Amino acid sequence: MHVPDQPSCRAVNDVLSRIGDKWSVRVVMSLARGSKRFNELRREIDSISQRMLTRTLRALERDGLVDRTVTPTVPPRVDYALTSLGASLTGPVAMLGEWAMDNIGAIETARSQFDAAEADAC
Amino acid sequence: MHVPDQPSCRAVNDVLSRIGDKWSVRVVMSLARGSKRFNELRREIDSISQRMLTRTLRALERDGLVDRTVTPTVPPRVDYALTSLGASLTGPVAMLGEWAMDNIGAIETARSQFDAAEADAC
DNA sequence: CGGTATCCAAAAAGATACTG
DNA sequence: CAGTATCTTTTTGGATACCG
Repeated sequence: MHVPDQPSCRAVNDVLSRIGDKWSVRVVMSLARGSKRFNELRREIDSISQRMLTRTLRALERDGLVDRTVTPTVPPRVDYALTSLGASLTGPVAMLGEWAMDNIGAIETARSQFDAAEADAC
Repeated sequence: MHVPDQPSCRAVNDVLSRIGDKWSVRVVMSLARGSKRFNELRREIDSISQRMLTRTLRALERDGLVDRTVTPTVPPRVDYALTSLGASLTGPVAMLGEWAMDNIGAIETARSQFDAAEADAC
């Protein structure tokens, strides 16, 4: 694998600005396990507010990653599912997830050491 | 590849909170092409402020992704390089970069269509 | 049920000035 | 050169109330 150049850097940044927020990855990964209704997502993604779930879903929908289907019954039913584009994103994100799982320990150790060294200096 | 579970979701989120900010990926990718001095990075990462570069580098250093070497000459020389942990991150991030490059067009098309549909509704 | 609208607090980021 | 300190602006997220 070669090292990314400038334009791909901008693209990565664009993508990360989208999925790097507080909730998008949680939503995408939840939908990767199957399509869900609004309140199903809300229950599954612990502690997300209704407003943020709405906003996150709209943003993902706008970028063509999530598909929103309204069934105009009473009460209304709204289903969310990944598009094929959204599904294709789960691969790279899962890669990052594996890296995160493998290295979260090392990161936390580094943090402790850094903070300890900083505390010593004071 | 299996679909990530809940704990890995938290780890991904942790990592994304770190590298999903406005500048970290730019810095990591720049350093992936070789170690750099502070102002080299600043010139290469267009439009980053001195303050944000400092903060980003400190955060990356704290998490053990970047190594900071001070040579106490006059004027002082400070070199930044990826640690092996930081270097191992470039793999997954490059994956995401490839996905981003491949799909940024589709995303922008989706955005235009979404925005056009929204404008129609108003 | 699945939202919108409004308001508010906190965090992130930029501009600017100064320093060893 | 490589920062720190301070201030201001912008962005983000949460709480609450209301609606079709």
